[in-house]
Amino acid sequence: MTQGAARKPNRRGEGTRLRADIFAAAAALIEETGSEQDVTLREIARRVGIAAPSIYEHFPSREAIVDAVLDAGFAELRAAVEQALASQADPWARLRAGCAAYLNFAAQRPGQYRILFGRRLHLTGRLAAAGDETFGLLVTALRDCAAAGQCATDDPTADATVIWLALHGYATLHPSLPGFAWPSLPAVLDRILSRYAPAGPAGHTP
Amino acid sequence: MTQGAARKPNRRGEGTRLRADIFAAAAALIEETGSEQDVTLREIARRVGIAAPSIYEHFPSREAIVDAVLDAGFAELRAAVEQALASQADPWARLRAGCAAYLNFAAQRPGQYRILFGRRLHLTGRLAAAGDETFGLLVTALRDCAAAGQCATDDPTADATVIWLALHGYATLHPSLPGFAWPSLPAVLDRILSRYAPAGPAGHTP
DNA sequence: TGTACATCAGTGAACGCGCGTTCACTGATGTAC
DNA sequence: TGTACATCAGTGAACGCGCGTTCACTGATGTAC
Repeated sequence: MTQGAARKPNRRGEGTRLRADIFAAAAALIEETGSEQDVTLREIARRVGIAAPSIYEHFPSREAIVDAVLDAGFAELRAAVEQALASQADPWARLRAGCAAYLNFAAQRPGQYRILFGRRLHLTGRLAAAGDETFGLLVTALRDCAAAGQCATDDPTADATVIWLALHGYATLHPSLPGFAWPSLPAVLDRILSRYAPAGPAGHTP
Repeated sequence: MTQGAARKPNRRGEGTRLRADIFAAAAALIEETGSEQDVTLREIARRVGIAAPSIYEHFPSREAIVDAVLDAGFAELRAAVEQALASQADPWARLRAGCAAYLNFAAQRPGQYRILFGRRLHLTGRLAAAGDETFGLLVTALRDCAAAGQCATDDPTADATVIWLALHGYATLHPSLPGFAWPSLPAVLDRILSRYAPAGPAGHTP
């Protein structure tokens, strides 16, 4: 409006849109290939329909694009779990909803999930902290169940770890081995959690 | 000894030895990188100390080397589990020993384990059959425990699946996230299995 | 309203690299006589 | 025992490829006057 100090008109709105297109193409490629290395700068450019060097207006390197997608994916996973937890009042229903959200994310984005938790060195720095916080959500949910008398655990952290291991196992193996006779997602989830339920359908004592 | 029809003297014994050296270098590279794509034919040749084309005397392609290593790794994993099962008479001890052998293999060869179960299309054909048989060992061990009254399960296949998911989760996450506060391997194994024990240390009912 | 100009998103050509694979070869090894 | 020869494991040079990145550029857009 004012006529002084007008800079960066950001013409045609393309600046933002192209960046978003590049990001989306990279996310799709990550999902399709399930491999960081197969997400090449030139293939991204091909899909967006631009010349490869045009990407450098918006990202400093190929690696930065992949990192941006994975950072967003991690944030999305965490947000999905938090939203699921907030949607339920009953502690046991909260625990189950949080775990279901975790498995649903992995089922919808198997390639992205694989890379997120498959990289060797990626989860350092702020991502490591974010991961610890997400795991903390599970520990808290389990502890709340125990406090409400809805859950059998003598060590919520250790049992949350085992639950997470099983969730992660399903998240990665299910897409990898389509030939295996998998139970459905809810059936697997019930069976993972039933051992911690006070009177779960499968939690007998002989 | 006889002088007729003497062919393929296989001179200097190098024919066999070089093949073994190539195989060993590829196995070491797979373990170090944890990635199929990073195992390049030229890097293998560099490590063995030969010219790259020399490899073609012993393997038809780069991919064939990787496949040979992974096939051997899979066979080794299965043999380790079978040997552990055979070493114990008591059904519960058998189950635990088999699972421990599985986790020990993964702990000793994390990179190889990751690739073995991380590939999308690899486990087809005879490898899929071998995988199903290995999983069958776990189902049988669990069923034997139940038959001996040492184990609480209403569905050995489903519970074996959950146990396998947790084993696989530990096998892949533990090397990936060295910063996480992991319990020790035996502690994790005990906690995974304790829920199925008739009077396990953590298997209370409130 | 019309013209000269600055801006800057996107381009095309080129670079050096490591890769898998091919090909004609070399040179030590063991055999035939 | 000595010599000519066949064998064949391993080599060096070269190929075509796709990659990430650089660089000087172009050409439409919006602004100043």
